[in-house]
Amino acid sequence: MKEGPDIARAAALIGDPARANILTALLSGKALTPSELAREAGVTAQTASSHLAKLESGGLTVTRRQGRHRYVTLASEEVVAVLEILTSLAARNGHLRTRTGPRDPDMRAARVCYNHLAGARAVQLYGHLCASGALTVTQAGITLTDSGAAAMDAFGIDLAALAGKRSPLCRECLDWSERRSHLGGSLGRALLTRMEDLGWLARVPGSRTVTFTPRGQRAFDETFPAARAATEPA
Amino acid sequence: MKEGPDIARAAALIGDPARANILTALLSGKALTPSELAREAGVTAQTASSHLAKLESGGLTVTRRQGRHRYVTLASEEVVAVLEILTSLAARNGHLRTRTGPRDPDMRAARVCYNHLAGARAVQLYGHLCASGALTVTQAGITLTDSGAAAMDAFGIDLAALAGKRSPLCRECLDWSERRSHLGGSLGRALLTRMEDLGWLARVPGSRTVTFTPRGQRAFDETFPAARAATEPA
DNA sequence: TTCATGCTTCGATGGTAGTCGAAGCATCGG
DNA sequence: CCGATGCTTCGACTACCATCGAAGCATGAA
Repeated sequence: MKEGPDIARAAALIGDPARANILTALLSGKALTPSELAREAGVTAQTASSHLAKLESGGLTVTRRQGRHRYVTLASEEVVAVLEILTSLAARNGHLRTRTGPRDPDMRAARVCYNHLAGARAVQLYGHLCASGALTVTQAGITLTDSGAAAMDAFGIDLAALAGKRSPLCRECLDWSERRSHLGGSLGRALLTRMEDLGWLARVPGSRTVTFTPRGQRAFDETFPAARAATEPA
Repeated sequence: MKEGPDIARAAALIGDPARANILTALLSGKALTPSELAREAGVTAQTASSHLAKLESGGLTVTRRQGRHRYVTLASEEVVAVLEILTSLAARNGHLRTRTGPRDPDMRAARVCYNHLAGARAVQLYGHLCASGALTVTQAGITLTDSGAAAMDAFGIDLAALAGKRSPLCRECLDWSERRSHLGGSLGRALLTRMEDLGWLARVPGSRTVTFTPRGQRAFDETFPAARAATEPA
């Protein structure tokens, strides 16, 4: 029985922690690049590449080339269904409290994802921007409203400079530790940079963790208060 | 990320070939004993025991003691759902042809499953019995029709003796190598015994493989010809 | 009690696959 | 054309885990 029977094949693909993280990240429905997935899964690019090759040859994901990047998505609704049932199964069995995502509490609170803020703080930020009408979320993606643009300008973001860039201004990014969306894209990057410039936060060298200064934390909570009812994760 | 996140845990459990075989065998809905499962999975009792402990602690199976034996069943409908979707997924991805089950061709053709015939021959037998109206398959299970009872009697099966037994007369059993149903239950056992008595086949000592004699093969094909359109596997 | 059966635990072995460093290719921008 | 970025391939290392032999425990039968 050393010859892998079909069902075990697919299950074994999901069974590896790194691949499971990749698949979970893809559950957002968004297409993500290999490097983003590597970051989300907490492995290096080489490892992620190897995993992605296996996932694709196993029929769990599909890849489409677009310009310079490769975008990976889940292959079918069946894959989504399996992942969701597995999640619910794990939850029911009490394996929910298992630490998903970074074990470091600080890292869970705030960290860098690609180049924008991630973690609980980032989800709070995203929730506020949606609730205040700065962002509108549609099927097609996220767009910055006029009032949102004004707010960003007031916060010191140079939107004109961002408009010239190739990368999308706003992008939804599934948060690993929070399992909810936060803001990526060039605007997400600009916000992180701006907050750094304001002295609100500092990156921890050699780590993805970001620490807020006490003053920065207060200012952040004041500027982007936690929205009452945020968009649902699942 | 070494800490296994929930979803990977359950998936990894299904991901091992031996465990996948065990779970597939349990998909019949019947409670099976560890030794039976060891047989089905093609591993020794010790190995199966280890696997069963993991499956149970992972919440995929439940065990209930009854008299001298232990009976294992799948834990919930969710587990069934996951296994079924995984099967369909694997089929869709062309991994159907992958050798599932015993690698020995003879064993694939015919073998013993608990005490009844399994393998390609068994699927042929089951297909004929359904096509000829000897069996009716309903949601509730399989029942032997009057004409079927007559046919069994003509074949030399003592149905009256079987009626006294506790175990069900007919049982659907998912075939490991063929991924299609065959006939289990006391009738399935009786059929195997009868064919053995007729000299159609012989069990290979120390193996689950069953070999048909040339004469027995001809008689089998004559008595239970392959049904034209069998029930679809995938 | 003693024996037999069925299942589990222990200990040792081997194979498999996940992981990363470093180098090799593409693709795009200047 | 050159340089940079993003991704893949190659090679080697490591660790985990499935597997089995043999012994240890139950449970039920004689």
